[in-house]
Amino acid sequence: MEHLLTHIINYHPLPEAAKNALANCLVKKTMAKNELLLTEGRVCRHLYFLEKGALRGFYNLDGKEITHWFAFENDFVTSFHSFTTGKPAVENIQLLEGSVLWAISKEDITELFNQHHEIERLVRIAYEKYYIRLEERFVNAQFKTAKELYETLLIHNPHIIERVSLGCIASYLGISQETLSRIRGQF
Amino acid sequence: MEHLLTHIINYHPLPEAAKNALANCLVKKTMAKNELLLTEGRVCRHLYFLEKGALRGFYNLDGKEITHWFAFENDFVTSFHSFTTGKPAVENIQLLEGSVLWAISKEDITELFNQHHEIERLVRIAYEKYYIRLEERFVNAQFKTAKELYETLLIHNPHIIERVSLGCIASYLGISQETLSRIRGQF
DNA sequence: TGTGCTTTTTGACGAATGTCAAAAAATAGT
DNA sequence: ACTATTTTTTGACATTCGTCAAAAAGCACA
Repeated sequence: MEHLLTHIINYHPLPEAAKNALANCLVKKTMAKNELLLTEGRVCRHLYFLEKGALRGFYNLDGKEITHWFAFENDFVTSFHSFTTGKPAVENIQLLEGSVLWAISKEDITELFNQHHEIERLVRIAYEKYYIRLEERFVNAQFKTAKELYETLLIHNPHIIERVSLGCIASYLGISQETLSRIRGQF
Repeated sequence: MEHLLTHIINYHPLPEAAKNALANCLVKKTMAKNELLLTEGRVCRHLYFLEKGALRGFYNLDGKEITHWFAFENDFVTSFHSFTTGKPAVENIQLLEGSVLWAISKEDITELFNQHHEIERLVRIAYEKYYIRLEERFVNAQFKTAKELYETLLIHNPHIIERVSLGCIASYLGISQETLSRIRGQF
């Protein structure tokens, strides 16, 4: 957990009191490959920090599973829309590998925000980074060819290619499995 | 300005003191159609609230202008990446109509965050809404056909279609001008 | 009310990529 | 090690959409 906190305060340093308060709210959760952390239709009431392992968020579209994000070591994980609005999730969260997570409930984090301005600041700053990441993905998705998308992933997120199946990667990039397989064959 | 503040506190109510402090930091700015609020390569040091008018953010790709967002009445406006990181902007911000804006500098807003926890909270909540909006656009862009994208825009953002030229809308949707023109012809 | 500039439309064509179906390869479980 | 299941690859084909080029329409401003 110490290691995890070190990563969290990378976003923004926290005073000892805030750091301890946060640590006290975190509950460890260990899950096995393929298990679901969240099922479509349920409200996501927790924010998670991924200490070890890998996850994906996916939703169903015309009977196909569309993976729209991956999470790895030290990432924040939640169904963002559901967690922030309190509405049922449209997505599922699944374990791609056996993983160790630390959970914090929405109530607890709300209380932490009230007690520790610096924790809300940390989250505000984390949001900025996540927003920028999403913007980049968006720009790529809109104007790059399938091959360019794969090359970009290979350069910037090689861990995804190493740890995730081809089918998941294809839908993540917004291309068909067959196209991705053909592209990969060229390398 | 009163009207504008009403809209801002829609995200989260502010105590009088915070509201006044915010109001004192806002500087009115009036600009004409086609003027640039921000030029690519410069650092965006302000966050703006758009009281009246319309703007677009665009960047250059292979000699083409790609509009990647629009802003209308009561929207927050900035080059998000540049404003939050302090790096040079990759995008330009241009006036689509004569507009009235209220500007706040990064230094001022940072100071407001320090003085008024509730203002930082308001921004944190605003970020959540903007993030969700971007997620929705992203999912659309990735899996809808050109025609579906146009229909979605027609239903959810008709004001864009009414107030913006076809060329800008096409690049916003990630499709060519010609394709959009043909789709429109079908209605 | 012309004249020039910008935006939109139309047509012809080609390239990139999706779809369907089946084979091949890899993986997991017993 | 063998079988069943899942994942990846391959092939044939259809289709959407982009590109280039030119015409038409719309608009601004003298």
